[in-house]
Amino acid sequence: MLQYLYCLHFCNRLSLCLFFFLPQICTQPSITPFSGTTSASVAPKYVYTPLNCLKDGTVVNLYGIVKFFKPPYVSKGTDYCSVVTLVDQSNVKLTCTLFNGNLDSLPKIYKNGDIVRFHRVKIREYNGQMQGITSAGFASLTFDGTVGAPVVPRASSKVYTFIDEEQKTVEELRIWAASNLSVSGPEAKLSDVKPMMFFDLTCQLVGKAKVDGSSFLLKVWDGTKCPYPTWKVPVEAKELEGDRVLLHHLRNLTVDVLVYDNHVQLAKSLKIGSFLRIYSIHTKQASAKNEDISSHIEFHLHGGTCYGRGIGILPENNPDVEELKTISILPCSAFCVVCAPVCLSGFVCLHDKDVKKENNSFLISDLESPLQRCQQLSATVLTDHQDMSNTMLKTVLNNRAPQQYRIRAKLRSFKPQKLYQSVKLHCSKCNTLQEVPNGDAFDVILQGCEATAPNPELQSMSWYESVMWTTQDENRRKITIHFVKHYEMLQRPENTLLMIEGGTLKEIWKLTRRFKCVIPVKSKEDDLELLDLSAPFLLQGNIKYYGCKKCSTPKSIKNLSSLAEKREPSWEPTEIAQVLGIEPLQYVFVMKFTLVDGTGALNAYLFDYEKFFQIPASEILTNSFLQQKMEMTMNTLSPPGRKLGKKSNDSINSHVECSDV
DNA sequence: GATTAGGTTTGG
Repeated sequence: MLQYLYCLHFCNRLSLCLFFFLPQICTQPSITPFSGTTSASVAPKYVYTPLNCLKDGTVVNLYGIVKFFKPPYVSKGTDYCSVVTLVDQSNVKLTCTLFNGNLDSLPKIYKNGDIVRFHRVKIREYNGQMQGITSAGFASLTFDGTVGAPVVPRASSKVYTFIDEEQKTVEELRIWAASNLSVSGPEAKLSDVKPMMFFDLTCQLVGKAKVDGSSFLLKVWDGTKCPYPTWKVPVEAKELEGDRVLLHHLRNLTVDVLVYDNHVQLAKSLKIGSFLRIYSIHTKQASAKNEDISSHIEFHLHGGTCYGRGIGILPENNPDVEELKTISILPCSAFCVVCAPVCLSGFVCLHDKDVKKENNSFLISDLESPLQRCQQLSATVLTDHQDMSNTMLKTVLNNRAPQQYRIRAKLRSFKPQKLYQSVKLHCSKCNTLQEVPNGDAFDVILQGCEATAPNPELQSMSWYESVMWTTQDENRRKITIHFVKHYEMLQRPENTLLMIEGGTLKEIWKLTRRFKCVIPVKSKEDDLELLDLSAPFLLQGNIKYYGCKKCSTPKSIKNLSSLAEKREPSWEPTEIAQVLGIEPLQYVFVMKFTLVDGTGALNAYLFDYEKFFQIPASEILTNSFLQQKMEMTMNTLSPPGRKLGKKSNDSINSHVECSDV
């Protein structure tokens, strides 16, 4: 529980009242932090030793900036090993050699410049220099070293203490590092590689294959294209793991990285689709033995761990991963590559779709199940329909439907002009479309709930643990949070589903930043229940999930416990909807395009969940970056001089709902 | 219960 409340605290201090509430909870003796003593009121005050004051044979606690590190690798003994060199304001360096049999217990360092807090490091003298080494109970926290970034620890243990004062320590180290250290790493994108270099690559794993006993192949991609021809490592087809369709689509974008020796074991264990940082990859120009064969670039991760050579697994919420995901779904190339600037060949080429004739109009629908995002990479997809020749609109109009065409036309106009109006909610059961409720409507429903007092008898049941408090402002609101447990234990916040009673819109959004799922509920006599279905039944990340009022038959909230009992609850919105008896509504783009090519005018209706703009419709209302992308796409498609009226008023940016909360 | 590695690249 303590951990949860700290997390709430990290989540930008949910509210002052919750902040004040924190010490009260900490005094409950049953909740004992592993690293602390019996209660937070007498929490141990950890003392941190500056790096210039270390003495041989002592065990100390340290703070430092990562100057160098080797991501955890399999040692020749029984453990994983990670070597980390720290520096602090004293400008003294300390190299620590850390061992643990459990990968997760080593610091989660992703780049130089990260800030770490080590507890219980043993100091020894080695070769005339101080050296740090793991001692019993070693624990670490790692923080992003970027000035101004949220101070959110990546912990190596489930329970830890982190007090307000320490946030300041982290911020001070960040500021000191910013002006005193240059930690620019050798990062590069595939689009920037040169024939002879060592660099760190942040990428996604698309395929992998055994090559021989001492080497292993990773097929990776980082959303950009290497400007040189790259080598393809020959492997037996049966050894290649990964989605065949995806591997084929991305065949000109993925690069083959051959990893050797000590890296093979880790490489084998990597999951397809995971995000990686491969440290100190070596690019090598293949010697052109035969002049007929143009030389290509090879990517090697040599054996050994010099210069931090190795492979790190990045979590989905890593900022560089977030960036990678965004870059990878840039839509523009789909429209520009083949027939820029205003040709719509991408329009038809991008999807295999049914074209139905209705009153001289064509419905362009995309009702396939959503594909993995990386599968939507645009540039390669266009090649798939090159066997189809273009058809004039006159011919399309005169022919019977349904038929598939590839057309080349200008976009004369489109509706709606206010792009945010193109986002609707669709029920696939009753096939109705409805407007996305705005945030105010949700707020009104939440305010309506304030009158319903939380029922004390519904607190802390077998499958959830509850905390309740009263706000300190004049409203004296009662807020209750029910944390759903997993095997009678609380999970990490990022995996936790919680239910909230009495929170405001703002408080709920803040919780969604830190916790996996938030379900607004209210107390009934003998059970908690969902709010009116005009409100979202679930919030996850930036997305509000709504249910169809007509097709849903809400079931008891207790059914959530069946999902919590799964080995690893995934908390998929569709599963949650199912157990709660909700028919989920899907976000969809609905637009009308009028296309002309000199032989006729054709209305084409777009009905698309995410493929056309390569943007999920569910994310567009809360992500200003994606909104800009969508606008750029429409600007590309729409002829110059006929753009969307006055930009700031008409554009989708005017409909930012909660991205800044 | 000790050991692992102890920063500094390039081969396949």
